[in-house]
Amino acid sequence: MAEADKTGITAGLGQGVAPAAGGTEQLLFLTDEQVRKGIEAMFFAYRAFTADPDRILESRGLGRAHHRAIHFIHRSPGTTVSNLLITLGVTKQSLNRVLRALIADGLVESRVGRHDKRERNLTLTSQGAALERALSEAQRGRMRAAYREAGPVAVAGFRQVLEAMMDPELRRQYQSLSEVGG
Amino acid sequence: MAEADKTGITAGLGQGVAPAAGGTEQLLFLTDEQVRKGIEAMFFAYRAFTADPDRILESRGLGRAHHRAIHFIHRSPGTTVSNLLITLGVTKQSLNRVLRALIADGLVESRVGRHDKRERNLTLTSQGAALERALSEAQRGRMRAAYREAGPVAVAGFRQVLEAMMDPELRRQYQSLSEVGG
DNA sequence: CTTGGAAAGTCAACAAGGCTGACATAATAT
DNA sequence: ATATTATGTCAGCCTTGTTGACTTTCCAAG
Repeated sequence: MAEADKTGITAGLGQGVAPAAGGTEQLLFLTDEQVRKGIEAMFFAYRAFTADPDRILESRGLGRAHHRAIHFIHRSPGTTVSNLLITLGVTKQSLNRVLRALIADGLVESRVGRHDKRERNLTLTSQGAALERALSEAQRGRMRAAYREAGPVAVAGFRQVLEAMMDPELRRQYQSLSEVGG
Repeated sequence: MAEADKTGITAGLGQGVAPAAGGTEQLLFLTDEQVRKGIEAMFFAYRAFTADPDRILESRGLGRAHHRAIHFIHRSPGTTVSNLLITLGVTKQSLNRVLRALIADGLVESRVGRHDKRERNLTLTSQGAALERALSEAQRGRMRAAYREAGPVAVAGFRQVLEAMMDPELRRQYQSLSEVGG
């Protein structure tokens, strides 16, 4: 940490840094080495992030893809297949394989739309909701522990950086989830 | 954000919160809804995080697995296969397939170890280093932009939370990377 | 010096979960 | 009536993970 200047301070900063601010010292956090640490932190943290639910899913013959579907159906009950496609960023065929399994296992219900009968409204069954709780519990447990350990200020920063990493379109999707499903 | 109390404040906090502190207000960031937002932020941010290098890799017929190998070989030049196995958390067979491709493409060199001739020391060739730079440039560009947008305080928090999410073993791995390869 | 075990490489087979392309059906919209 | 949309499905392909079995090479301890 203290040897951050090894790799060329402020390297690659030529694209329009803050005009005045405090000069060099304020920008130490933009060092290549600091940025690289952030990249590696994402890698390792994401592994930890998915580890707990993965264990639960494995025992039921499901995968991460099923988890994601369950999560967002829970988040927006009655959502349509198209909506889910956009949120998940996968193809229709890929999602369909997952949904078919979830429906066959009695975890998700697919009802014909009221207004538009072409649409299918997806909801979790009571079994599906139970699994969602179990998965969510595991993942939230870790996240909550991390939040608690790091404290509110760090959490705010955490979310700020993650949001800043998203493309504008993804960010809009992310933000609209709170309003609708929250 | 302001409507965090919709989903039952301090729900699921029964496992040993700070005994006194400031009571309820300090703990708003531990709300289920807040935690859930963190989970979703990880999901969307990770997608953005991998998007740029994925585009570059695709054009060369490589995948994310190759990127990870290249990254950590660059990070710790001369590392062994066993080391890489531990860092990446995959099986020997899986890694071997990736390494074979990288060596065949002239991106990675595998030299018999000096001390222990059973080991192979892995390094990037000049071509490999060039690809690493291109990949890294893309990924760091996004990360640096996010850092700059969020500011140093947020960045510190970001790293703190990610580290807190890791299992102790992963965290040790993550931290030892700075000392060795940095 | 022999032998046990570690590091690495390889073959085969399999599964999850992405992808594309093509096509079918039902219902809405024009 | 016709075009378009939402969904489902079949078939085939790729990457990247897995297990299991087996070999070669080499270090180290007996």
